[in-house]
Amino acid sequence: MSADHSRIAPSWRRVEIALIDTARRLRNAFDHRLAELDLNLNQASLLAFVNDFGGTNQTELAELVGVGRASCGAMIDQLETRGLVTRNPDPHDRRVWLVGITDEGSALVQRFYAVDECFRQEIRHGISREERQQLATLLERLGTNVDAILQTPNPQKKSSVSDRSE
Amino acid sequence: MSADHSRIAPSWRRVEIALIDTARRLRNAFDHRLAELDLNLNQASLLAFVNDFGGTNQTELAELVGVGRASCGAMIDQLETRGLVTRNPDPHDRRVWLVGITDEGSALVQRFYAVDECFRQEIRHGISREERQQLATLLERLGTNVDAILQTPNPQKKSSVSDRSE
DNA sequence: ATCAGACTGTATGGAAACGTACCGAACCAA
DNA sequence: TTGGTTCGGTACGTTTCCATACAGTCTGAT
Repeated sequence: MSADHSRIAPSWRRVEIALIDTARRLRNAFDHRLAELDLNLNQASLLAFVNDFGGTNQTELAELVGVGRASCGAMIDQLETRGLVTRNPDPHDRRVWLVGITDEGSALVQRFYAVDECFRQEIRHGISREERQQLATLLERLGTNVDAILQTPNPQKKSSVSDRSE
Repeated sequence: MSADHSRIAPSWRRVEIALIDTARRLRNAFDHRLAELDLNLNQASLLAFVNDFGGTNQTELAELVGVGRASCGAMIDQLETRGLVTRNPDPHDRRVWLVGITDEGSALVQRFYAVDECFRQEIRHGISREERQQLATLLERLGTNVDAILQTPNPQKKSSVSDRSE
């Protein structure tokens, strides 16, 4: 798979597409390795955040991991069922759950760190520290531009939402 | 959104995660713009491939776009329903459909190119040609490493076949 | 000619994530 | 207090994709 896409690709296939494609494969590889822990990348990220920051509410967690609130809630359901995190009521706000980590969850995070360390070493083979730094910088700039686009209302969508009875 | 993830992020949040995150937002932004054409990025890619290469079979198309054969078939179903592509029997092999583009599809691809051109200009704001070249190079190397990992049978999954013949 | 194996496209079930709508709680103003 | 607005979490339906299994077809060896 992914034989020589970039080679035979037509003119419109540029860096942006390569970025998306590489990221997809990167995520797949990550999940592949994480399967050993019965976690996917989002779950592992969530777990690590909770481990590092302790009592965090779900909305904040969702933003950190980069998923919607609903998805985040479902993820926490699963992790809670497995006994990796706990939902504790916030004494100051009865709406929110403060998500905390259990001993078992914390132990799993340690294993995750080990897998992550190993994974990154393999991924970074042949890529210097300076290059990674450049990559990070470029990604940040790209992200800024992307956010600018996403905040654009939308050029001109055809189907206008007719009646929003609100 | 995406306020300062990279700033408050714990130690394990590195370039690889930023790459995945940026790619997700990039894809969202792309889809956002493409909504004007009632297409998503995968559909547009597929359409452009068919437009540029003509009669292509579905398996090949799936690999080019980067999705599975089943998903690709479903995508083609939709595009065919909308009259953008056609399925023509291969005279040499009765199993395969040669997917071709219609006039309407071709016209839509032209509009896609216009949107894509505009999009790329915005995305590349503040990023030089050399930097894009660097980015492409780094992504290619990353991709190589990723492929190496994906071809690893799997470190040691619970259901270990315990067959490591390297 | 025939049979096993490989390949193409499709059907199907399930997973993951989204967006919307909703409920209860908090907050803020009068 | 009351009323309106905002916010946190959940429920629901939809979309997209994958993995698997399957039927039809091709290919090559016997």
